[in-house]
Amino acid sequence: MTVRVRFAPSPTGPLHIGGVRTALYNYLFARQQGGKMILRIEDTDQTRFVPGAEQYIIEALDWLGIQFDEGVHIGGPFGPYRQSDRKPLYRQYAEQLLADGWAYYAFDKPEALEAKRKEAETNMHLGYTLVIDGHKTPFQYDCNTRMQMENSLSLGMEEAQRRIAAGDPYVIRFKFPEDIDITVHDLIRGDVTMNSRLLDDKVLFKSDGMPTYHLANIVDDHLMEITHVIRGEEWLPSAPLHVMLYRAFGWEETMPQFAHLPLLLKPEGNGKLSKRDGDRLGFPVFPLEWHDPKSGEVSSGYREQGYLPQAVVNMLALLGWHPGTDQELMTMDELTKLFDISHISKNGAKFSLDKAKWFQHEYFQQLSDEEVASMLEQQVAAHGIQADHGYAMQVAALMKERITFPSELWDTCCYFFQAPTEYDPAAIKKRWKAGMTTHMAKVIEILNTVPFEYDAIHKALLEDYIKGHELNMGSVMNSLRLAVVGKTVGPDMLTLVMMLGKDETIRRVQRAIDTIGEVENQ
RNA sequence: GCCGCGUUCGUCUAGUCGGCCUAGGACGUAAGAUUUUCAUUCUUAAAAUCGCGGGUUCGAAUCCCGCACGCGGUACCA
Repeated sequence: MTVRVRFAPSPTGPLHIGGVRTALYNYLFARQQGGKMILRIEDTDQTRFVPGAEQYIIEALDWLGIQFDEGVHIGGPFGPYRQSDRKPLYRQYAEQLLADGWAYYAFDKPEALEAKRKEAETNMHLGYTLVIDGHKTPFQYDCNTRMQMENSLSLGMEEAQRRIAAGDPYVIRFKFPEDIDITVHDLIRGDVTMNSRLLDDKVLFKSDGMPTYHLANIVDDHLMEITHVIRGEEWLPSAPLHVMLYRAFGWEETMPQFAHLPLLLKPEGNGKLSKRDGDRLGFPVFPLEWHDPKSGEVSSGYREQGYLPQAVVNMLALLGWHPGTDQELMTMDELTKLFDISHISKNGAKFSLDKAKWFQHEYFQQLSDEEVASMLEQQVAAHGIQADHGYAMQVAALMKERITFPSELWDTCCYFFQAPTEYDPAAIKKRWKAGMTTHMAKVIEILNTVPFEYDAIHKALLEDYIKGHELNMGSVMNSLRLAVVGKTVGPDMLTLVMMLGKDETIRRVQRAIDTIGEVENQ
């Protein structure tokens, strides 16, 4: 039997990073097992449809290198892959359940149910609304209350049919058996058992003619021959309903295996990582930048912040899973080989921005000089400067190790392309001591007289001049750096001088002498 | 309220049949080394009495029970 898994998001907005991780785990499992990965869009709630969301999901997963074998965007033998396109299909399954006594029609108005729940909620302060076998419960549409409600069980099938014929809106609810233990075998958590008495008769088919998630999910997973359902922990409480549905349809033999992933938590305090946390705490919760079509609100994305997809994938893979060794840096191929559902942790994981940055730095270092150079050239061009490619390559090679995000490139490397226009006052105060103009003039003299080669200048300046005159190495060299760079940061000073060239270096030093001038201290 | 899941350094976690755990790694933090500066890099250190309390056992982070806390669910949302 070939493994078939699906990632089944709802197009209600941008894909949350937790959803991305779910997709990733599904993908890794499918690849490793030589199985198929399917993208199914669960858009049964038409009121929550958000334009652009489906395209966003596809683009985001594509950016991360999570590929599908079948799905809305590429088709496949089990299509269609969008539930709204499968609408005509679900009704017959709901009716099958009705015919077999596993479901019933219900006519209760949403407002009436809402009122019941409100009432129950108010009474909850007093302790409870109902006591069933010693259990206190708030209002729930279940085996204890359904006979008091308006449905084909309390009204009788004839009356129900009459109402339907008369055009009364109705839903179809699942009829849970009264008192049975339902066990869900979860690949991560083991057996989880719940009693049907405490489970509510979920709506399977809505009055608008669409199925709910619960029905559509089971029907589609069965029809699409899904073998493993890997999804978020928030689905665990409804998993018993799902196994009952397989049983009711007579599909228990081929029921997929379940694995409920732990949640992704916010970095500080407790709770599920939410859309708001991201921009508040300085990291994206979405893979790609998202422009909300309604509010116009923009949420930042990993891609736009300069994160490399490999870094995001690696970080996400390790947030809730562990290879069992000390290895932390893994490519998609390695992850595929090592991935193992039994090594997924049970507890929720807090997102760590520091760790994310570390992964990003590691993967940035793996970029070729060519790739970094081309990023750099773009930024240089944006500042109106035409950079020589060979030169940009040299800069990239030299400066790469101190960069984490591409956006830092210009700020860290700008002095390779343009002379400083101002000098850091703190650096002047610290480094530019009395007599420095004389030393700088000497630097110019050396550059003018000694062959323009690293070793020659090193000897003439560092050894003969500075050491020979017992000058302070740090002071002189840092002043030179200040003159050439504008501040006291950067790579090896003479390497920089060699790259800038003799004339440019002299110009910069001369300008510093003219601008900063002689100071009187010590 | 009820049901379910979870609980090892600040964070992610290793620990899968109980002894090799005086609890390991990584991020972060601190100190040191290297360097003409900054960053990188390297070394070292601090950091979890394994949520708490009982039990079982020669021996428990690992098994059992209770409690606490956290999270999830409790919609004609997924």
